[in-house]
Amino acid sequence: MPARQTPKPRASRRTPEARPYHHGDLRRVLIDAALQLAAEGGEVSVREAARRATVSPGAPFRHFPNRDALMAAVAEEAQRRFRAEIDLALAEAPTDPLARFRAFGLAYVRSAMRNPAHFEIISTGRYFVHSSSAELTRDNAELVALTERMLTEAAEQGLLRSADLKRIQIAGRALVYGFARMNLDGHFPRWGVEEGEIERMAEGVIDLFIAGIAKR
Amino acid sequence: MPARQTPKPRASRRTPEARPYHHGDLRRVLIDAALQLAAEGGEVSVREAARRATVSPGAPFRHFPNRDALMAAVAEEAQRRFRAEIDLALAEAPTDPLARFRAFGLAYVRSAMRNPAHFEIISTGRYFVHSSSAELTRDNAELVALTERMLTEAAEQGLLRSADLKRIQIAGRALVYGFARMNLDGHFPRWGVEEGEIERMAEGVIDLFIAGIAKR
DNA sequence: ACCTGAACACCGTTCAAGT
DNA sequence: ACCTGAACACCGTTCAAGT
Repeated sequence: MPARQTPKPRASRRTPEARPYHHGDLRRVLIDAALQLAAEGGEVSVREAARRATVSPGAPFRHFPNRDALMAAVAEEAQRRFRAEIDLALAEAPTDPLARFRAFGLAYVRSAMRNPAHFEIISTGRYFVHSSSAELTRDNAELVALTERMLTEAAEQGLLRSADLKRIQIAGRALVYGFARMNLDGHFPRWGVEEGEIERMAEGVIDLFIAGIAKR
Repeated sequence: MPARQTPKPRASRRTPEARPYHHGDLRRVLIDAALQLAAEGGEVSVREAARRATVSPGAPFRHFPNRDALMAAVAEEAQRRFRAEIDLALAEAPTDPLARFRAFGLAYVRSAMRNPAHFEIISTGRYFVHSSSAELTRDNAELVALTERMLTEAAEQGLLRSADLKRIQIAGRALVYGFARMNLDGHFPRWGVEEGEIERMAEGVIDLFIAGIAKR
């Protein structure tokens, strides 16, 4: 190979055609691409994310040790968005602890239904080890503590039939998680719940649950 | 290549070393291999199932048009086993409709916990299109009808607070499905429920739910 | 009729080489 | 310091050829 003497004129650095060799923030771009891939309903592949970021197949591995690490980063971003929606709903909720419990459950289900693919990445243990993300672990602990406080308050105000708060907490969790997953996993048609009915049904089952635990 | 004149003596057909060219029931063997792969916690791959059946990578496609079809067959088999467990539990249950509802829910959760990987294959929409299996569709419809009858009976006997049976049915379903999935998806540690506590908690949440819907 | 084995287009991941 | 591009071991799927 002859030594290059006259390098072929490169396009000016300012023209858009001149893709810079160094990406601005490839990590960020890969996470966004993966988030989009998931939202489009397909499998998230590292190679496809790389393609969308117009980098080579090996490039992502300079930013993530493996696919799981990318998925964990995706889950963290998705979790932040869900969390923001829930915090917003709680900010608008009344002060009555059972009303807040209701608002919390409804906001959870609605967020999950608004973006099922992102909900799945966060929820399922398949894509990465949840506990390996400090952010997800901390965020989850906050939500657990939040529901605990609501129930404790409700009990203190004599609003509950039972004193077994943990049981109520887990049952409530299972209810909303199960509802969100029935939606995600496509169970509702089989159970005679039509598309347009799901939203009202979410309210219905949460109200039923709260009526069941409330002293009357 | 010279024409073969003296074929090398083949082992007698009865010796186990003589793997027959035609498999006895490859379809069956592939399903069992896939069931085992899932139970071992790994991904189910057609190639690995073929390896376990000691056939070539292409052989499975003589029995299943694609991977999804194999997964559907696996789900059908897993569903039959779950169904058998549930029927057994119901046969031993008392005649009181709410007691039967409770027994049903508990049997469901227990079956799911006894074999999480098989439970997931049946439940998740990821592996194949559920409605494309007539057997799964029929079986599911039977379970839906079964819970419907229990609740109708309970209502007729004046055992329920609310007359909205569909809402109760969906809530109950979401509860047990959510509980089973929390287990499968590894949520219980984060929610402070320890391994040895899960079984009792399952009873606890179902009892809580039934107490909530029952007239008292 | 059923199975083999090579082939193809994918995937995750590694690594020398380039900028 | 970051990215390319070839390479490797996987995967699902197809198909001519064998039995």
